[in-house]
Amino acid sequence: MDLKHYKMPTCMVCPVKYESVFGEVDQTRLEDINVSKRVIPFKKKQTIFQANSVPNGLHIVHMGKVKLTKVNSLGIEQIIGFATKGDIFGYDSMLANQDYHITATAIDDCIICFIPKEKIIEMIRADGNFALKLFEHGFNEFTEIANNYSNMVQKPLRQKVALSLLFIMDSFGLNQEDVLDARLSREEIANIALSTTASTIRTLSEFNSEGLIELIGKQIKILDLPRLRQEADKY
Amino acid sequence: MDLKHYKMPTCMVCPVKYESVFGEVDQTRLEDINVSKRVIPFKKKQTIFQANSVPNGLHIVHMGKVKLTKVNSLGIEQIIGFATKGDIFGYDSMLANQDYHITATAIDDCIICFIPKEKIIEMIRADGNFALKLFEHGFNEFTEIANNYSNMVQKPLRQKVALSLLFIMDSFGLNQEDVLDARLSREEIANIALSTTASTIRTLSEFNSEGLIELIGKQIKILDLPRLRQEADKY
DNA sequence: CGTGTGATTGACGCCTGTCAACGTCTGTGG
DNA sequence: CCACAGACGTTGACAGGCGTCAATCACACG
Repeated sequence: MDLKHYKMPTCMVCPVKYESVFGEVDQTRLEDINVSKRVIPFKKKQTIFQANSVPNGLHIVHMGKVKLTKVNSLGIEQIIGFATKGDIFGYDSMLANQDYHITATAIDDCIICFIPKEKIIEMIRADGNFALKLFEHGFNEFTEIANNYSNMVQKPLRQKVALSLLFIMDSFGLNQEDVLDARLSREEIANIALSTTASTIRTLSEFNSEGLIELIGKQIKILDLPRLRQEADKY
Repeated sequence: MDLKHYKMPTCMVCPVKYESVFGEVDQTRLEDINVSKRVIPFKKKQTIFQANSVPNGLHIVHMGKVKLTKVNSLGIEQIIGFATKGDIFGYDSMLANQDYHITATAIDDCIICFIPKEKIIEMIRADGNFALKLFEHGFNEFTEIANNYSNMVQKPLRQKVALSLLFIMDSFGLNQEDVLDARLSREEIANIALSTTASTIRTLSEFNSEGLIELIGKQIKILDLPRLRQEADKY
């Protein structure tokens, strides 16, 4: 992906908006957003925003992948979600008038669109449908995150790792060879499973020798999806 | 608390609204709400709504205490929060157009006010300030729950139990004798700590013999708050 | 080719979940 | 008002899952 020569469309014709909460915004307002928005490229591993900093706008992924993490009070990093094309993130803290409680980091090279807070608030006030759409989106995401935590806690590691693999698959999909289309480190997988690197690797090795997955270097190939799902649902 | 002889005020003069998100709603609309709302009493231990049922309105605690629980896929109950006077609950699923993902249960005898979904949506459309207040409230709560999960996970039991005691204290306060003003069972405390009853009791006994708390029957008296906080923050 | 980062595996020990036995309280019915 | 049953609280014994640490291996990069 050559960001240098990528031609950024205006909001009015941007196809990404149809994958987001901005799909039904009318043209006049889109022109408005187009003027006030900023387009920001981020390199792989760059921080987009940091927990405890002050939010002053909403982020949308135009291109690339973003990881959203929390650091608990022990300093352990937990991955609570990913954002890909069309996903908005970070707006919950903004609308709660709080500092960010998560950190957003680019996984790939990314193009992020940024809409300032005042513009969003103006839209919520002016457009009830937009407000309702934002509620729906926000609270859906909330439910997902809460369910994830709820399910990860108090479960044996095998199950947590299996769930993590399914989560990665849902977020990024598989490529042609059934390989998880994400270059995540083992540590990052452990951060999804809310476990440690060593234990997670051990479990992946087990899955490998049991024929559920195949480890090809850092790549993970899904061999037996039904059994993997079964492992995730166990008990 | 004698619910039979309690005289329910109209919304227009109800003092509880100032402790909720409805404090700044104007009189005309209050009269409107007053007509469409329902006032529902619940007895101790009664279910207010059940996970996986369909939300068709917003609940407000007028009087009493409510516990909000999730049951994970292992069937383990987790307490994710409490609602007391003026707290609204269950609206997130309603606005996400999803089924409830939590169950709400009366801890005490309660009086719950119920405002139908259409009325809330009408208000969000009509009143941008109300919408923004609801966003702020909802996402604040979201952050709290996410932080709670995040902090409970991957921590030693002593810390989780200490955090749970502080959480109960924040939710219900202490009475004159520094005793936690909530009649929660040991099992319920374990459900907050995301642990088991037996292990939680063991830890409470430790705290007891170490002089952090005093166990008086089911009552828990806080003896040394600073050390309890320290225990919760440890490492 | 050397250095550093990440992946893997082994060894070890402890925390905590599980199960069971027993004590305590509460509320109900006779 | 008492007796009993059932729910809840408490404690002990035990096992094993998983976190921790460290050594080694694989690989990328200058």
